[in-house]
Amino acid sequence: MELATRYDPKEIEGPIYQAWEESGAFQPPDPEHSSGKAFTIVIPPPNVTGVLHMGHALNGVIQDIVIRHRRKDGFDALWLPGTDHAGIATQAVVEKKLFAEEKKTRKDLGRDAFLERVWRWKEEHGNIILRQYRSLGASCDWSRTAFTMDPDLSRAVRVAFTRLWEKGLIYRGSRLVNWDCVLQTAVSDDEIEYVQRKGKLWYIKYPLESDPNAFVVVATTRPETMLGDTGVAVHPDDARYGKLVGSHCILPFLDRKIPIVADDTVDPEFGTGAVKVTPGHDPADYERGARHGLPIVNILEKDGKISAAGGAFAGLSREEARKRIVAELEEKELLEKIEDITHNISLSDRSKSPIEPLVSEQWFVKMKPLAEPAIGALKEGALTFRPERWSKVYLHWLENVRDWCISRQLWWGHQIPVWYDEDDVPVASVDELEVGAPHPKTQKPIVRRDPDVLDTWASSWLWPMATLGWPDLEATDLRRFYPTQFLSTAQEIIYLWVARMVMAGYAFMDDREGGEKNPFSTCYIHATVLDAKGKRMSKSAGNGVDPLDLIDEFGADAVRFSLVLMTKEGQDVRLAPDRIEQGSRFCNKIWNAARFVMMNMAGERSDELVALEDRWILSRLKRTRDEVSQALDDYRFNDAATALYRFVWNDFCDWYVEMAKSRLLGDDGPSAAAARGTLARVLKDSLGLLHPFTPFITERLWQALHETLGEAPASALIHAPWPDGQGIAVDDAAESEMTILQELVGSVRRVRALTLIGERKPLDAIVAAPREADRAILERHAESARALGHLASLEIHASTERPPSSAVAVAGAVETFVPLGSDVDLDNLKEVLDNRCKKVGAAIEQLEKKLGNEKFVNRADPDVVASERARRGELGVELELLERNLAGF
RNA sequence: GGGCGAUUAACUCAGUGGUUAGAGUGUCUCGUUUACACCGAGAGAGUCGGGGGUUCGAAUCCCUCAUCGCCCA
Repeated sequence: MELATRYDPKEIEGPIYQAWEESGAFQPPDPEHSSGKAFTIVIPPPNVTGVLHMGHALNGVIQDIVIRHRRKDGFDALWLPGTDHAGIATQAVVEKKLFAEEKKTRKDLGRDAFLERVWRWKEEHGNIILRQYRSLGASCDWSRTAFTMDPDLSRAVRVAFTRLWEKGLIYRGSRLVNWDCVLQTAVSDDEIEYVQRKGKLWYIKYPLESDPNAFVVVATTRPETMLGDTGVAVHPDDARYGKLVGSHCILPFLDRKIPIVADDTVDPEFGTGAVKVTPGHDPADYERGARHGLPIVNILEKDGKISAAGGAFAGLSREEARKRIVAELEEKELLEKIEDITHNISLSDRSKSPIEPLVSEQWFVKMKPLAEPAIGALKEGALTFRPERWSKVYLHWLENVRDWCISRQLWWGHQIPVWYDEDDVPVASVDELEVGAPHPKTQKPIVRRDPDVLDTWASSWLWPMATLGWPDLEATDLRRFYPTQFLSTAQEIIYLWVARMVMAGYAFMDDREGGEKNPFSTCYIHATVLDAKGKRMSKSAGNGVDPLDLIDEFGADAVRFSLVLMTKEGQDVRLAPDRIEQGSRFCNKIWNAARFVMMNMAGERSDELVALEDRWILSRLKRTRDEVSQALDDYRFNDAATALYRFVWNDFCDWYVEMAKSRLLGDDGPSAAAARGTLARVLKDSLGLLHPFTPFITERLWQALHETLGEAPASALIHAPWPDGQGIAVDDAAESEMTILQELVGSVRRVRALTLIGERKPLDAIVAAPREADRAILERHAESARALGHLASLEIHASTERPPSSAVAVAGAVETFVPLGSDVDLDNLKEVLDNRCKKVGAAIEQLEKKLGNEKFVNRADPDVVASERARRGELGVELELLERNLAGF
């Protein structure tokens, strides 16, 4: 088995992934080979137009770790991938392309031809992101890849819609919605972002009806919307306006007579304390208007131009209308003043154009009845968030939920399954109704289908069910894999998607009981990946790091391990490229440790634990295995990764491998055989534990190791059982013996380093260990100490005089003397000794204070008091040795 | 305006009541002993953001202030 001295991820990642995929390694077993316990994750479906960014990468790694662990742990593990059709985004991409290449709009093509183009685009350019997930090592079951516009999933959407319709939870109404004038569609509240902008506040004088020379002054950031004003509102307690309430003023330009009303939602501090009320173009005004019976005037066309209701300004764009109105107000001396202000404006997520609230006919879902069980799911414990604090966000949204505007004026998406007869009576149907066929309720001929499509979330909210076969409640996958166990997503998705999926589960999983309807028991909210300066990565800021570049440079395993090492549960991470190096170095370390093991496998192997280090490393392995298993059960990924890093690097490589070397070079007896057996055992288990984190390198080494051992692996590592810790146990005695030995070796190394003797020069060491137990241990392991310290000789005494011109190191109650020539400079050594002396002195002082405090001795846990006393003793011995030796310089 | 999070070594972060507060990177010194220079050995580096409180004991719990960031309105 020839392995390069450096790990080269490029060489192995592609072929290994291909081999996994071709062997069906990512698929759960067939039902007849089922283990009887399932573990399911559905991927948060990325946008079909999307490309992989760091958020996807981190989320993908987390899901893959979980699913690989469960797969190895004996579950029928399914990670189900797919994409959503992203109505607005996808349509926009194709429209843009169409215009750029052919100077045509979608309307030029017509609906059917346009949709054909979108499908073609999807086949050719969509789903790039799913290929990118593969380069991360994601072990998704690609044979089950789903798309929200697939026939089955589309049917599920129609079934869900029809069920809600039948329950009376869907209604059509004229409502103020968020209108995107560029994309010319309604968008939901959740598709809006707020941006702080500098703007102006115009103070406009509205003449009073009773006295055209007296005015009420209103302040507004949108003067052009005055064309839609149907009232002026003031706070009821505002003394300035008390006598005006109930009277009217005259709207300039249109000479509309509008009432002055009292409404306690008005902030008396804002502007003049009097605000214009435009129910047709502002959500707050819409409510105010409704309370006071004010009419709604729609002054905007769908493209954002002023409508006929705007009188002389009709046909102007919003910007032009504003300029003209301000200019004319000035002319009429109706503009009192203009102030600069900073305010928030709302932008459409997709087009980044300002949202115009607009009254239009839309379809809505009544959310309150659906929200109730979703709130219950959390409160009753069927659903938990990790970190737990995100429950608040979830609950807050559900408890204040507003009806969901589900219609979009788009072509790409699920066309609303509603048909109308000649009297415009609507009916919903899962199956297509023919134009001309009788309306199921009225029996009159159907004349048309609703042209709008549904919000993309109206399909994504069914994702965990529909991808598994719903609405067929008997579907094999639905029976086996629903509910799922783990959903990992980003914080901003909690209300958009997570809450809605829970609602859908409770609304549609008819045959299940209570918590069984809930689509996932744990919702893990992963960290936000920020740039090196702590800013959110975004396309517009151009500060994004492309995960594919990182994978190309360092390899998928390195990127995976580094990301996990950085990610404390739910804590945002800053991504500085050099931090990825830690994972990269670690992979190289694993690679080389495995090479060392494999290079030394020729000869007998035994399971006997003949040496201290054999018992010690297996004890450490057991602890690590338990810690990693527990951390993974708790979804504490970085704790698991840290434990593995320490074990592999600091325990196995730094100590066990080093100690094995001399045994392997010596007589090929039982000691060498035991070393070989232990090396192989530890490496095997380590590869297993590391596999969820670094799947490629561990799979490669697993195969190489078995080849070297001349064993055929029972299976690829991806399916090999999770190390169960059988036959190994925590061995406290071995661990504390090892510590004594490590401290002695450390003393010798310190002497070498501080006196610049060099690593290899043979030295004689004389140890004074007054304690019988320490002495016994050191004598037992003198051979190891000699080898590790490169000592020519090692003498162990209960006590001894410090030899002339010797260096000294103190560790606990053990003094190590190294006689050196008189020409060796001991200043560094003295300094370190002095430094340590001060630290120990300070620690003792602190301890004495503590132990001298009656309150501490009386009130603290007796165990704590006892251990502090013991520590005082230990430190006292050490300080004495330090001081005595320091005095000898 | 509401909610949440962060503030610990030069940098990036662990550490949720009890050893002398840790790791990686960087720094300094030494070392190419064939697993690995993406390495090894060693050293140095922090009044745990400020102030107050609870406690025998606080980086850790509470209050408050400051700065930065995220989500929502």
